[in-house]
Amino acid sequence: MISQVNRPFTEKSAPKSNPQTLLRIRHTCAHVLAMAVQTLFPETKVTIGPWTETGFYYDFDRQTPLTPDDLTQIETEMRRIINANLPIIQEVVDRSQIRAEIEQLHEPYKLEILDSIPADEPITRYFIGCADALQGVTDASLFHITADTLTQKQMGKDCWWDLCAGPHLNSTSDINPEAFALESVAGAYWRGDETKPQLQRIYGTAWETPDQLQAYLTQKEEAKRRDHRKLGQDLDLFSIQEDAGGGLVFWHPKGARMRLLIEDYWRKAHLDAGYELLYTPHIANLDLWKTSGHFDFYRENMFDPMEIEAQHYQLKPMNCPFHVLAYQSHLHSYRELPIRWAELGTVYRYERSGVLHGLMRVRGFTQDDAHIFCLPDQVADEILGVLNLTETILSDFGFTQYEVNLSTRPAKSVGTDNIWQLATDALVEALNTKGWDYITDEGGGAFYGPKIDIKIKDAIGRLWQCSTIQVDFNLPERFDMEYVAADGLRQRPIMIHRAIFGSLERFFGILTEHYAGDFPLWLAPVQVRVLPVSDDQRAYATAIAQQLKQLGYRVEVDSSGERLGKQIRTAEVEKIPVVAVIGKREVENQTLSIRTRQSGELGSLTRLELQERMQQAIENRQPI
RNA sequence: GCCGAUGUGGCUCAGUGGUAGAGCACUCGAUUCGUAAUCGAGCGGUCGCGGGUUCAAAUCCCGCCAUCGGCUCCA
Repeated sequence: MISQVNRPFTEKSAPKSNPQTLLRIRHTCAHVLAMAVQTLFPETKVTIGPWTETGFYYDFDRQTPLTPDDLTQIETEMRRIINANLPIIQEVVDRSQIRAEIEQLHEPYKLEILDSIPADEPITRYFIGCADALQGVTDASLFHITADTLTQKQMGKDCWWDLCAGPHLNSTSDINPEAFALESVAGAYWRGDETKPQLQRIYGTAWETPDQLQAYLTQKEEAKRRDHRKLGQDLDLFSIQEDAGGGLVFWHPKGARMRLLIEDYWRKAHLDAGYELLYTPHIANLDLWKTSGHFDFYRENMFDPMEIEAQHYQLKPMNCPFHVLAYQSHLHSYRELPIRWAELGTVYRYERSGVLHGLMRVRGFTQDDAHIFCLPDQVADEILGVLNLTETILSDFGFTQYEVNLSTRPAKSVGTDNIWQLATDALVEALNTKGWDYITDEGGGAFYGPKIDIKIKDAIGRLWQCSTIQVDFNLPERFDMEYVAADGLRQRPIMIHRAIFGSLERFFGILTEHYAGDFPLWLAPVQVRVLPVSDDQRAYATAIAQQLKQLGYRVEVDSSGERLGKQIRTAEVEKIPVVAVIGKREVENQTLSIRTRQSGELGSLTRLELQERMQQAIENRQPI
């Protein structure tokens, strides 16, 4: 039961500055944002405004939606508040007193937050401004945001406060007005709960210095430049067609060629690692999904069943029940175990329209799924085998840094204490043998067993979850799976689900972003483009291309008849790794003038010399 | 699904009530050229889809679809 996980986990931005300072800057920015919004739009209710990995956000409740134009206005007001150098003062307050004050302000969300603070925790609020007025005044209620105080503010008497645990900066002017920016406005549910009111969230980013802000914005630009949706279109790799429906992927010839290379590599790696390959149907009788439990537990992600000859059929959201059925086609001896069955299995899952995202989150995708059926004392070895295979495969695709998570038994789960212990120990043992550090997510496992998840780090430091290894105590039980043990008694095998790429679509998207479309030679859909300088060299160019093709290289001849400069530009724009220029000189000398995308001009090479260099790059899975 | 934005030729975008535009791509012609864009001409869009308002809709209104930024979900 391998599920697809979306979204890169952006690495904790590790600024060179003091994280404490940064945290205060961001938190105070959130307050300044809220203050600015309530100054400009007094009817707005405040909710929460935490810091994030790159900045901060604040959720507001108001009738009319905020527009991008409002953001500009809000940002201007924030700069004014910052430049006003308003002091930020913490006050420890009495619960009942602050309660009364919040009620007076008609801030229902703040009241809810107050009531959720444990009784033994101190309650603090932070004032922004109000300094003059605070002096010598004991009754802070003077400074509530009421119609009166708003008038005061318009007269320059800046004063605002928020219930908050802090910490904050000492003054608004400690925020560098050139080191923050508002980024976007979006909907967000109160307390992340769909049934609760939808609020409007303003996202911002904030740093210590303008340079850091610039670095962040540059990184954001870089991510945009690498966006697989954009590259997928520009390089003509794939498309998602409105006429066909969202989340359904069309692999174009170049993308399909790459997928073929990936699949061929994958099949060989699996056969070499002792797996057998399976093909199973895309639909099956609904009863199968009732037996597996998916119809009860996974229904909201499944397409509706279809009726054929009074039978209900279900488009498969997972491959596992099929592999179980294949296992059950005959009785197995303990001597056969472990059985390792892999399949590039295409599954269809209903995803809500709003969550679809390029190749990363789709409705139809192909998992590089496999199931291992084994004896209890084989689990650790099998997991280790999976870890080794995972490392081999991922590193061949250029991913060598991982974050590993071990998820243990959740409160609601099936299986005995004994078997959970055994499986969890086996996972830990495998990780230790492998020598991989890991983060334990206590209680984060699936209800049917513990798991290991592996996130890969891409070229710009983002983490993506791809691989997952899950022990399953549930399906063997539900399907009453058995093997015959040495003593002749029937026993239940342990089942392991695992995927290395996760989904081919998603992995392809990650790969595209990792390489920014500049794929290593072994994966490039077109490896070489031959460019004739003039029509006189066309025949020779075609002959060279033909020879290289016969040797298995992916080669094209530029037939545009354009000047060399234009042909080179076109090849560069298409990110073709190698261009072979053929002019009069090359025909005379029987050579090729080679220019590569990664290393520039290599000068004159014979065809054999080019082949050697390419072969080396392909074998090492490196750029040429 | 929810909130907001967007949808104009293959691509990037202009056009905000009055005869659909540009650049690139593509086709054709000229040029036969040496490492990131030769020149010229041409083809190509019932302006996402469906309804409505109006003498007149790419433009205003309603519904739907898709995409984008989020939320939520990711047995």
